[in-house]
Amino acid sequence: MTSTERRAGRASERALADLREAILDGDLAAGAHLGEVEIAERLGLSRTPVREALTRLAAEGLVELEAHRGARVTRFSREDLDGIFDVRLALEPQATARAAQYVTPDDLAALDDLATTMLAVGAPGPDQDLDALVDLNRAFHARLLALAHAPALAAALANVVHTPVVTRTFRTYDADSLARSLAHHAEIVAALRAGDGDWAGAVMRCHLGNARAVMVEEQ
Amino acid sequence: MTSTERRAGRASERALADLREAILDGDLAAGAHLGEVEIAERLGLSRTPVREALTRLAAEGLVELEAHRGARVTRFSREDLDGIFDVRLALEPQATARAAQYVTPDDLAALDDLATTMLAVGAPGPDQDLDALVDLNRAFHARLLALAHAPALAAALANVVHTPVVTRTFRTYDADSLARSLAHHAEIVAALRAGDGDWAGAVMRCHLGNARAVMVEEQ
DNA sequence: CGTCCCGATGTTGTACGCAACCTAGGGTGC
DNA sequence: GCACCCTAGGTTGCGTACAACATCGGGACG
Repeated sequence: MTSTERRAGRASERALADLREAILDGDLAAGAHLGEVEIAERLGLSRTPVREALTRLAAEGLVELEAHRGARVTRFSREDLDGIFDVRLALEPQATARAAQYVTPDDLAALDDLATTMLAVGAPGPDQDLDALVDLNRAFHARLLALAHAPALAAALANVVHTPVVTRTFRTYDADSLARSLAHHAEIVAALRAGDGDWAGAVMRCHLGNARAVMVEEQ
Repeated sequence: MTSTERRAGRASERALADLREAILDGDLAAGAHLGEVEIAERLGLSRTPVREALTRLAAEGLVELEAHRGARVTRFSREDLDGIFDVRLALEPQATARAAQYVTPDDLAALDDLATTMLAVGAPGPDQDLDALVDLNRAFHARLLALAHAPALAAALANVVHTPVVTRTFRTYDADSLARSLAHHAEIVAALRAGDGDWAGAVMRCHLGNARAVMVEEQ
C-alpha cells in the first residue's frame, strides 16, 4: 500500500471502479456482504469514499443497502433477468435504429472491427477465447448506444441492464446460439452501412431474443 | 430548528427527501448551485448526510456533480424532454398493459378514485385546482407502474423520467388537452377493469402523445 | 429444558477537522 | 492598456472519532 500508484484520481472513483469491476467479474458473489472497513482497508482508503461508492452502486442497482445492516451484492432472479430483457427489447432496438441516422464512417469502421474481431475470437477451434468476447460485446453495445444520441434512453438502459451481469460469460451459449449472436453484430453493421435503421433495429431484436433464450435456459 | 421533529428517520433520508421535493417543486431553479454547507445549515445537519443525498440525487439525474465544483440542479433541454418521452412511450404502455393481468379490485378502486378526483379537481370552474393535479397524477402513474410487477421496467423509468420535473404543472395544458388527459386516466381504469391490457396500453400511448404535444409546444 | 432478557461486540450513521482544489481579485511586468 | 501571475477566500474531498443501532451469546427465570 506504499507505492500502489497513489495518483489514481479521486479515491471514491477508484473505490467505485474497483467494486463495480469486482462485482461484474464475479469476484464478489451475489449476496455477499460488503463491509465498509474491509473494503476500505483492502483499497487503502478510509470508509468515506467507500461509502460514497456503495451509495452510487446502490443507485445503479448493483448492490442493495439495508439500514444499519450494510450492503449486499444484488442477487438477480430469473424473473429479474426476464424483466431486464423486456426493458432491453423495448429500448435497444429503438436506439439501434436511431444510430443509423448518426453513424459516421469512423463509427462504422470501429463497429466493423469489433464485429470482425468477435467473429474471429469466437470461432470454434483452439484459438477460441470466450472470455475476450465479454469486453468486446460490451464495447460494441456501448458504442452503438452512444451513437443513438439519446441520453435519456442510454441512462434508462444503463441503470438497469448492467450488461456484464447479464452477459457475464458466453460459456453458456451453445455453438449455434453463439454463431447467431456473433453474426448479428456483423449484420447490424451492414444495416447501419446501408442506412437502414429499421433493419438494424430488427437485427437487434433478434440478437436480444437469441440471448434471452440462452439466459432463460441457463438458470 | 430546535423542536423540528428530530426523530424523522435517517438524516440522509431527510436531506434526500427535502432536496428532491425542493427541486421537483421548483423551489430550486434549474442550474442553481447547491452548496453543501448551506443545505446542511438549513436542515440542521452536518455535511455528511447532505453529501450522501446529493450523490444519490446525482445518480437519479436530478443534479449534476462536477469535481471540486459542487452540485447544480440539472437543466433539461427540449431535446432532453423529447428523449424522455421516447423512453416513456417505449416503457409505460408496456407496463400499463402488464398491469391488466395483476390488477385487483382494491387497485381498481384506488385508481378509479384518483381518476375521478382528478376529473373533479381539473374541471373548469371556480373549484379548479391545477396544482392538486400534480400529486394526483404522480400517484396515479406510480400506482399503475407498481401494478405491472416489473421492477426492472420501473427502475428504468424512475431513473429517467422524474415525473414531476416533466409534469411540474398542468398550467401549460390548454383546456382541450387537459380534458383529454384526465379522460385518459378514467379510460385506463375502464380498460383495466375489462382486463384488456392492449386497450390500456393504447390509452397510455395516447396519454403520453397528448402530454408530449403540450410539453414540446411549451418550451 | 425452553424462553426471555441483557450485555458484549461489531457494524453502520453522523459529526467534525484538515488538506486539496477551484475561482476571483489585485498587482506587476511588458 | 493588456496579459499574466500570484495570493486569498471559499468550496469540495477525505480522514478520523464518536454515537446509534443490530446481532449474537450467556445467564437467569419460569
